[in-house]
Amino acid sequence: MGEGLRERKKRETRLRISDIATGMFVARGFDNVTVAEVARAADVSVNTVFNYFATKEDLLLDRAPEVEELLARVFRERRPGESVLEAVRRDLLDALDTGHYRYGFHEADDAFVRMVESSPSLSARVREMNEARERKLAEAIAGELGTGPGDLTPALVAAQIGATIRTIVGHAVRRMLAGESVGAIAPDLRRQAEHAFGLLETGIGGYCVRPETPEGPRA
Amino acid sequence: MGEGLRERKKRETRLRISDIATGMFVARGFDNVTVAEVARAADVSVNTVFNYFATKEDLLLDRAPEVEELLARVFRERRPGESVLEAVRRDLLDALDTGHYRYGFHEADDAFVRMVESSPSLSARVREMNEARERKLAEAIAGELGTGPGDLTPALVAAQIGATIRTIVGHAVRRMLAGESVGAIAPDLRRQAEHAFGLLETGIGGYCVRPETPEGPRA
DNA sequence: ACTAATTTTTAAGTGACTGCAAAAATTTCC
DNA sequence: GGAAATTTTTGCAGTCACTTAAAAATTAGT
Repeated sequence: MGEGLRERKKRETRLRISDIATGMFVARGFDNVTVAEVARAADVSVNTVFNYFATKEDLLLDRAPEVEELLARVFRERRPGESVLEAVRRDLLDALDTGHYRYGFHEADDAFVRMVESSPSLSARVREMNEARERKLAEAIAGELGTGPGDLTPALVAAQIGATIRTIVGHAVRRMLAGESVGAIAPDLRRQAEHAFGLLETGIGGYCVRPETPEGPRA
Repeated sequence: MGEGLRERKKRETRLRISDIATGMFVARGFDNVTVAEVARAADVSVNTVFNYFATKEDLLLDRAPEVEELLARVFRERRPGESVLEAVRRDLLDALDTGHYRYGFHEADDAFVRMVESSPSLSARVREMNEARERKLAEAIAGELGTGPGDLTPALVAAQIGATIRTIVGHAVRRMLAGESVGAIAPDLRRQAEHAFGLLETGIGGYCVRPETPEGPRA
């Protein structure tokens, strides 16, 4: 069967609407652009927009699933002998060093961050994504350890790791918005991050270490 | 001058609207009650409602400030020789034992919790309140220690404590909504909470201990 | 080309929320 | 006690996100 014309057009339309919307939002601010304007710019009706995207926020955060999966993926792909915490720390520091955007400190994306922060509804959505990200990490941990819903530890560890990341990233974003370039604050940020994870490590550092042998996990 | 008729009536009107709205929301669900209906029930115009409350959500969460101040207050009023973490743990366990609602596990308020959970906008507001609560705790800690904005530790500790509380309370709420009575789960909840704070303690337990002498704080 | 399934559009409405100006209530001043 | 100034309340018109139902256009299968 492959992919018919219909499905290709749908994919294209969806992507076009999302792209056009994102551009307009970044340029003029999320709250200063109406869905009607996006629809007009994308040459579709308003209802078509809502046909593809459940809410206005979804126009922008279309790749939310990736973000929400990030921590769980990092956990699952962690190296032998590496704990949850160590894996996340390594990945975050790596993102910081290579300037990758996956945790939120984008090179020169002031505009994007500023737009998100300026819109209450978008900020709310980001909080939702953070929650989902922590929940998925907790599920991944619980799944691998085989713990039941009565054991809160996976959820606790996930929430604490999430809290740490949010604090670090929030700090970085605040300084970026204050005018400092990512390059200038990167070294200090690295130190802060190491210190932050250090705080956690003594408490939960040894939790759920991936075993050397590719078999079952160890508590 | 004291308090004139005008100010008293304002206070009364505000309270009356909020009370009536809360009752309607709990009875029929937040999203199933329109602001217009609340206005009619309170015998005022819709504009008057919005004159007192910025958003529909504010009608319900009028005492949000208390909730947001809670952790900071517990921290400030902690006992001599008590760390931030110890103070919060003591207060939360106390609330659990005495059945106080301040952390969210209300005696028989299924209806209230259920209503909040069923409304996305209310859940979003709760997340905002959690964030504010952690921020205020962080500010209180930083203020007492005299640390600058460059030191992330207060924010990290506050976020981790917040994460722990949210996880515990979330667990309790989930079981409550599943039909278990608060009394039945209280002992288990207590164990869970102790375990949860234990996780944190090894890491940050000694942070910011209140000194025996009623003078400056100690790190 | 015809029919059935699917997508898009049109049309009409709901509900939160805003801005403005008139009306009503309250306080102040005399 | 009454006019004037002030504040509160209200009515009205409008914006915007979002919903629902039914026409209209497009595509798929034969």
